[in-house]
Amino acid sequence: MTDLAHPDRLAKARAMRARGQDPFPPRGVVAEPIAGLIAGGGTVEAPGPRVGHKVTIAGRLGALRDFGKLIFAPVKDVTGTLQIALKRDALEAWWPLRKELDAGDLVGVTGELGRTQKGELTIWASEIKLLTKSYAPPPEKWHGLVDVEARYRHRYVDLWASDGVLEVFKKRSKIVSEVRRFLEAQGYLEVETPVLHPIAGGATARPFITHHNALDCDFYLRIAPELYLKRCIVGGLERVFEIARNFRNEGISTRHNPEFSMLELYEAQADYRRMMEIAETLLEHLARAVNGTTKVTFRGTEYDVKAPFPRERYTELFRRHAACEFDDEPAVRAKARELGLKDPGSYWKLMNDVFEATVEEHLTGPIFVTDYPVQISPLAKQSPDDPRLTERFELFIAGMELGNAFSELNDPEEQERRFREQVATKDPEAPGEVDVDYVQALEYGMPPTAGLGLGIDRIVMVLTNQDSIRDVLLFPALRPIAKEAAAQEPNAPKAT
RNA sequence: GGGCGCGUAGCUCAGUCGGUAGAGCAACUGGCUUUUAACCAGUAGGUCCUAGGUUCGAUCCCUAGCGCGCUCACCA
Repeated sequence: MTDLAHPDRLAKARAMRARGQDPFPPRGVVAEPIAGLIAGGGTVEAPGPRVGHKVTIAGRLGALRDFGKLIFAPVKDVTGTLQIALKRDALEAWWPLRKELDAGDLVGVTGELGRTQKGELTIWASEIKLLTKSYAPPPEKWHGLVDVEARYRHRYVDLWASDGVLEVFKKRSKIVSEVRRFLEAQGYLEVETPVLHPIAGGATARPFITHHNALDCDFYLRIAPELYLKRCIVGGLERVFEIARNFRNEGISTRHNPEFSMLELYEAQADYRRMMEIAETLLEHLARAVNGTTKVTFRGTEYDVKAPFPRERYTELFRRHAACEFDDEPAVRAKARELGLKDPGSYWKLMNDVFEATVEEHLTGPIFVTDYPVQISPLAKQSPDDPRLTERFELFIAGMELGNAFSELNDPEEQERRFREQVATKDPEAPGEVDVDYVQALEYGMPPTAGLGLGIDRIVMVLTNQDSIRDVLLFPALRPIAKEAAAQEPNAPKAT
């Protein structure tokens, strides 16, 4: 047991056992969802119990309001919260045991649905059963858990003790489910591709490294599923998607978690314009499904995610906000100096830094930025009317990148050349070697294909108005508690 | 990794111009049959993040460390 287990609560459980009652009984009760009772509650008139309308609910007990011979308390299940009333004259046999009940206990309650004098829908209990004793007292009743660290570390408390948290994760679940429905309706197959990669490709990011004992070799946790999904297209699957957990060994921020979920989809015979259509209609669909409207408020600003979204060319935006041409190296370098940017080593990275410093703040969105330079798009197909550019776009809302898509490069020779260029940079974020197997896949022939990646976590952030990615992840990455620190951490369960 | 801020009761927070701490809620005892932050009376609860230093004396000042948040950099 940890320090969190309260002596009084342990004593109550012991007393129950001494009488032959199990504080952790083996079965629950058959219960109705509370939301359904609330929805049907309009027909219940005030006040007092409505005879002959017995219902059973199961959930977590909130703060008890004890009037001596009458106790009110809220009970919460995953669908909602409903008040129960425990009256002495309705519970004569149980009444002497009422002090064994604590806030946080899990209970099953049966009784008649009615109202109180104040008109609140209430179950007037004829039976109450402890389903699980809660040894650890819940957080203070009206602040809930406000210490952010405690909220993330003890999400199992935060979910029911803090307002709105459950709602966010229900919406997240709905979003993921609607993504599947939307794509399956368009003939997409959901596939699962490896997380353990021999070469970390498909994006530029530092990977996590792990080791396989039997094979005695290192693997990388995937930084993107891209190259495997395109192998699926070569294999003839034509329309595939994966909701992929990706892992990137980089900084943690309000927009970045070391593991995050990305929707990636690939469609044969499509180009990047088709991907824009999917991205904007999918986002609109998700907003309607989750919020019932395409208007979303995020970080204090209202956005409308109703399709179609405006499109702007990268080169055009560059010209407008950086006041020079993207490939005018002396001018761009001068601009970079003016902005105080440090030289990242390669011109094209520097150019993109200038873009981010000058343009991104203007991308309130939703907006598609299109036609990126080829040098920063190693997997994208060149534009037929300008070989300096690619058929690529990124989707922005609130200056935050939500997605990235392009017509896929399917020329194996050109792909191999770009891989070799990347490897030659010796950039720690570039792949360490050429993915020969992927080049070989292309040699068999990948049909004209377009692909799209959307950050699921960021979409959830926007659609639920959460400022931090941590608030849309059930268990965000945190530094593990050191053994010595664990002894000091006030509300952390200690090792037993 | 850099900058800024925070760490005091189970929870939310005061406070001590340096003299070893207080409120509300939670807990416990008693009262109360319509509350919903219920109320009333009482009781108990603290290595003031850790380690050094300055000082007669440190929870307070200084240094270092640990943890967290915000922010910048890298990225999605």
